[in-house]
Amino acid sequence: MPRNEQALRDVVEQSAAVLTGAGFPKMPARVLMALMVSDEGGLTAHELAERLGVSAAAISGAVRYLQTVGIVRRLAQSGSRRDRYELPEDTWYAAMTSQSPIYGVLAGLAESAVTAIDDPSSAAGARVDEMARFYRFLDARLPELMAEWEALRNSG
Amino acid sequence: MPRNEQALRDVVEQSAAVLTGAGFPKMPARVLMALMVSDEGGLTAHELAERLGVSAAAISGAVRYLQTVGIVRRLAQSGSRRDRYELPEDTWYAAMTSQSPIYGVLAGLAESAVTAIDDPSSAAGARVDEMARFYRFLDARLPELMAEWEALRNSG
DNA sequence: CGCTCTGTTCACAAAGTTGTGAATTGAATT
DNA sequence: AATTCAATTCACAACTTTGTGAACAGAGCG
Repeated sequence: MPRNEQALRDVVEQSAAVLTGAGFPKMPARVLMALMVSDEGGLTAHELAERLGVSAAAISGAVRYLQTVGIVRRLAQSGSRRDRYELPEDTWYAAMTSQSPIYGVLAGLAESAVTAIDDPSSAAGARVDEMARFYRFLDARLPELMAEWEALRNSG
Repeated sequence: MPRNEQALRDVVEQSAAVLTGAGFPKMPARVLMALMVSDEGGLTAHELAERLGVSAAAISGAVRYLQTVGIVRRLAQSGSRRDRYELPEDTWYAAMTSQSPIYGVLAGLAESAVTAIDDPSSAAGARVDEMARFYRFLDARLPELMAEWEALRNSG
């Protein structure tokens, strides 16, 4: 029974809902998941609009977002004037996790809070210092975790 | 120069903005950061409302959210009828990262997509299978990463 | 050179969020 | 039991977000 399309549509919508719950914008999430389960190497804006039941304008906005965060690649097709959107072969998940410098930024902010408090023995000083070290830890370890995944992926 | 209050207010707002950008709701983020930099062991709803310049109702909604996700603890005070809200000594950052089963859920959804596609050799089958394995990887490794942090925190 | 098809942009409308003020509930103190 | 203060809840208003339809721009083909 190849390609249970109904089940795939459900997966697309449910996964998009989970991502949305995690703060990811809705339409980009739907487009991302539609691309994930597409059998072709990519979909055109028209196909995306059709499958998701939304307007071309909505697709335009969503793919622009996805491009800026590096999750989607736009590819002109020879033979058709429709562009194709596809997921980078092996980097989209990296983009979804370690792409943003958010942990480093939070670490930096916490470090300036430590300076502003200027009393390491106080409860606030200790608390904020721990926050700073925690985000520095994440900032350092997450790239390593992604490297670990890369290695695992390439081996087995 | 102990406690540069203006700088701390800035850190609170900027950190809250970063968290908000990452999908965290705004008022809970502001309350969280206000508690982070508070010198006392916790703040009352009234104090929070005062420092953030918002109504008691807004605080009520924010702390309810923070409680449900385990980031904040409510503590009745003897001597006053005002409750105090404080951050768990050592678990709030864990709650912020590994708290939700989101990665496991996404892995499960991707796995059902693999089933629905039912053709491991197809592009879509391979792509979705990789998504499934990636989120399983995160689901397994993130708790380990948190354990690593715990160990680091307790040692040095 | 103009036609057609693709994608973008703009103003607007629909929908959902978020915080407020007022009323209500609840608990502690007298 | 009554009073008083804290916290919650509710309806509403302000704001933001999100997607639509229509106009626009631009590339390639005839």
